[in-house]
Amino acid sequence: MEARERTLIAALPDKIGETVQVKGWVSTRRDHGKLVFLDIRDRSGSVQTVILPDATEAKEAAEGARAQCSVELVGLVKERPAKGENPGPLDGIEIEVKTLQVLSQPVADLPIDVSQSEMGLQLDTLLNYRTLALRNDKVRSIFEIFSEILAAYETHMRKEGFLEIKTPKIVDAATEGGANYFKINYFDREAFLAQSPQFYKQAGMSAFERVYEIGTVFRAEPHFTTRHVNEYTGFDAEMGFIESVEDVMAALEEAMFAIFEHVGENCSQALELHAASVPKRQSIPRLRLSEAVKILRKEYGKETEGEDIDGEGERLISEHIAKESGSELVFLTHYPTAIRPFYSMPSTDNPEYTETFDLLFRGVEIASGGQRIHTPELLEEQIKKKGLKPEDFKDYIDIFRFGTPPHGGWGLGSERIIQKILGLGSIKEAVLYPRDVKRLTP
RNA sequence: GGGGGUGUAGCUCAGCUGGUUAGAGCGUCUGCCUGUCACGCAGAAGGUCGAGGGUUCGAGCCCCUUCACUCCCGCCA
Repeated sequence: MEARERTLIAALPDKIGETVQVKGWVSTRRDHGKLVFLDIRDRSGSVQTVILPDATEAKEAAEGARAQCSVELVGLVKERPAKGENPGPLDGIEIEVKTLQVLSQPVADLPIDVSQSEMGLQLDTLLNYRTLALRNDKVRSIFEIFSEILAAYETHMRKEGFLEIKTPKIVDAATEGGANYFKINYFDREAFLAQSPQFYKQAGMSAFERVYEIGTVFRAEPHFTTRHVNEYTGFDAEMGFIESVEDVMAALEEAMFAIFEHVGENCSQALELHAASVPKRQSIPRLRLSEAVKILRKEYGKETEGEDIDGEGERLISEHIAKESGSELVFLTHYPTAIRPFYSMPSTDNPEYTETFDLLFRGVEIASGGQRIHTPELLEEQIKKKGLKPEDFKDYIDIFRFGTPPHGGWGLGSERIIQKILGLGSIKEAVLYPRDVKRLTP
């Protein structure tokens, strides 16, 4: 075979009449005896190829071209009648194969058929055969969106003057007071996997004013829901010199719509595959938690335990806000001090409440944040009120001994954004190789 | 951790008030096919009915134990 540069499938419409080399995977094979069709996919797209009877060498090679094998071929790019059912840029194009070479063959019968547009797999099956399942267009599109969301968040945050930082994931003490840490061996000592970059991003803020982090978060809670995993990617941010928590919500609101708009503009194919859409830009309603509780009682006859809101309550409030304002997002604000972490800033008018918020998107909490305490005195006081010992938080409190400005930030769950945009049944579908209580492989 | 649900072919699922040889679609394999595009047609292989025990003349189906998966609650992102 003469040396030839590879052509990506997406570039084929400009190459009609030319002989090109294409590399990719065989997705389906339609053998008509004398005439064989192979659909080939590469990273840029899919195209039909045809092997005519006179291409004897290619025909022989095509005998071994089973589904999902990788191939390299040379052929003539031709126009063909579009079938019209699924019109796309490559629908009117095909390659008449001259030579074909199988590069790598699947070793055994494939356990799942990834060429189907809807595989209809059980979650467990999907995850057991994850590497193969990722060949499926619809499954792959989830991670194409993920990649775009990463880019969108990064671009937006940098544009807003946030410095990207990476904080340690091997940590010493428990941060937020929970016991949900994975314990690891650290040389001759015990250490933990970070379940939040909280303290380090505040430290970063105290130097750089505005910081953000895209980082892995580890949670050792044995939860059994469709919206939890034990390892996920957090989009965190922390910003200094704020006037109030409103500045933080405004910044998060901008970040959310930067993500939604970027996905809307760059992922139309993926969105189409999932029959999904992103929210249109509009001001996100802010609702005090106490008001939300009243609405639940009045509109839905739902009584809540104390002043808090459960998963069902979050779904109902989201539904209510969508009906009232058309917004698929809502900020719930001013959570009681009792149910927020000790570093949450108490409201000046009523210290029973905090300057904090949760952000709900289509019924699920995707972010939480707030204004933080920035003086060591108040911090120690709040730590004591929670029944904790200030001595245990010495390194953390020290952050605030050197003129730390009023500040706040958020933690945002990236996989939850994708789950809710695409309407995925489980968040595990939005994680490449998810980790849960039972699953550590693949 | 508490509560529900489901385990039948490689995958997704039917399977009646318990009844004798356990089914379908997709996938796989074989043969035929020059325009298909989820090709078509004909045929074939493929099952310890999750596992163990029990009830019964007889169990995929009923009971007990156990394992696996899954969903809800809690917790959160």
